[in-house]
Amino acid sequence: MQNRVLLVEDDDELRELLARYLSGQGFTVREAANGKDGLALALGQHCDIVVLDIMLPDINGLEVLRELRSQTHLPVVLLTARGDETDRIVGFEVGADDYIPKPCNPRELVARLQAILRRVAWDQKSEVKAEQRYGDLRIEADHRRIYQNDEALDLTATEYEILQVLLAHAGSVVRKTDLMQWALGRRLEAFDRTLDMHISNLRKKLGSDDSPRIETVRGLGYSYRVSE
Amino acid sequence: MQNRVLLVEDDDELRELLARYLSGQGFTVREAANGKDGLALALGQHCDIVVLDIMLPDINGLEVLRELRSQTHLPVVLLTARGDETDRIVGFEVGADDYIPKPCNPRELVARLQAILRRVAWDQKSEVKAEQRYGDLRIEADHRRIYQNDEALDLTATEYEILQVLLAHAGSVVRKTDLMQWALGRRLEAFDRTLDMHISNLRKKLGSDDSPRIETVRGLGYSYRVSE
DNA sequence: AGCTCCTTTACAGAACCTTTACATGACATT
DNA sequence: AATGTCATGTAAAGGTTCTGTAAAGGAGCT
Repeated sequence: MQNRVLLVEDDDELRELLARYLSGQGFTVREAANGKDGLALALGQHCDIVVLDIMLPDINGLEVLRELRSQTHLPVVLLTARGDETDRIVGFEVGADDYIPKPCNPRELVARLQAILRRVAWDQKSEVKAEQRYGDLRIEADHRRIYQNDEALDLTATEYEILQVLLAHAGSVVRKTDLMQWALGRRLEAFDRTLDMHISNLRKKLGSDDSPRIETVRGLGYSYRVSE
Repeated sequence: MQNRVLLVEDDDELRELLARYLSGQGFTVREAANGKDGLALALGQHCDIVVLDIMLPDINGLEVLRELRSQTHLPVVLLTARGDETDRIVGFEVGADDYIPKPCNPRELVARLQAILRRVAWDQKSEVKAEQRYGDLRIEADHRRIYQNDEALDLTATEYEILQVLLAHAGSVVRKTDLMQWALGRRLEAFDRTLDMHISNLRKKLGSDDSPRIETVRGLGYSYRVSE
């Protein structure tokens, strides 16, 4: 099966060039010439990895990435003018998987894409299902709802995200920095108690069992207790 | 707790510099000055990611990577002289996760390391639980818990780290300076009794057998006794 | 305005790491 | 063996950091 790349780049010439090369290397290529289209295509879920130019005519690439990260973990490689160190660091912090300076060597681009895809393929074993169960909880991803014994929990958008991440990793500890990045889409800064508050509220809504479903792992993060 | 980096770099000065910076950024740092030591440490399973210089005095870094890849999927970031494009491509093809040209900006190194670790942490949600056994002890890495005869030990974060390191080296002596660096993430200074205290507490929690499980090797360090 | 939701502030309490202090034990030298 | 020195064991105190949560603030929407 071929890997599907989404190329978001406003320079027609460069985009065509890369598209051709990637095709030749066995990728299925989709193209977008601006941020809006790119975002729409990326969210359409029909690609495996995104190559995203930072400099775009409409929305800034970093903005696109931020938006993307608030909804998915789709791998993203940033593309931008050489030497712009600030963009680079910010890009990683917003959640990019890699960064390549322009003009880039196509072979290197392919090598980097494959390095990331390889990593993803190794680790990713189970596909996301529309409906998943964790004990008495049931996620309906389409409706962004979580049911407890068939009764819908009244969660806010953020609470849903957090609980969904915790459930996806049920039984394992999710670090606060990761939880922040994955559910809130931003970096955990010092003295930011937002996450703690959401956890506190979530615990209330999940009801009080004998032992808390969301366990605190001091100094690290939280973990959803797997029921036996 | 902290992410653990293995730094394989023969230039003492650069290695020290990076080690210090990474420590400051919340990483626990392990160091190796040549390929042989690096390989041994990496295979020892006690780090989350490897920063590997290609130019090494004994084994070529690429060779180390190849060897490593034949056994694990541990994330590896290559480090080498700028502009050496062949190495770069080959590196990716052998299975590197990223590549950074020297001299590198430490901030960028950290950003890249975190980008990879983020992705790995996310994808590993479905990973098969790695369980390690040492006599009646069992480590569950996901929970960061250690069980003794199926009963979870109530360890603090630091105690977990220390015991985990000792177990990983079960049967051989771990120097106090190494234990400090690996488990506490900082250098052992004179008159610092922190480690001794943790060991003391650990021994209490491990229960009193006839002979202590954690043996003292005077003037050197500690060693977890292998059960027969 | 009113409502919802996210975030910040503030404080209390808990968990934990580190330091201090003294006791004990090991090793070397006499 | 006796002595001195240094490493180690551990109780207790100290202080720092982390966490839980109520309450207030603020942003966005209707």
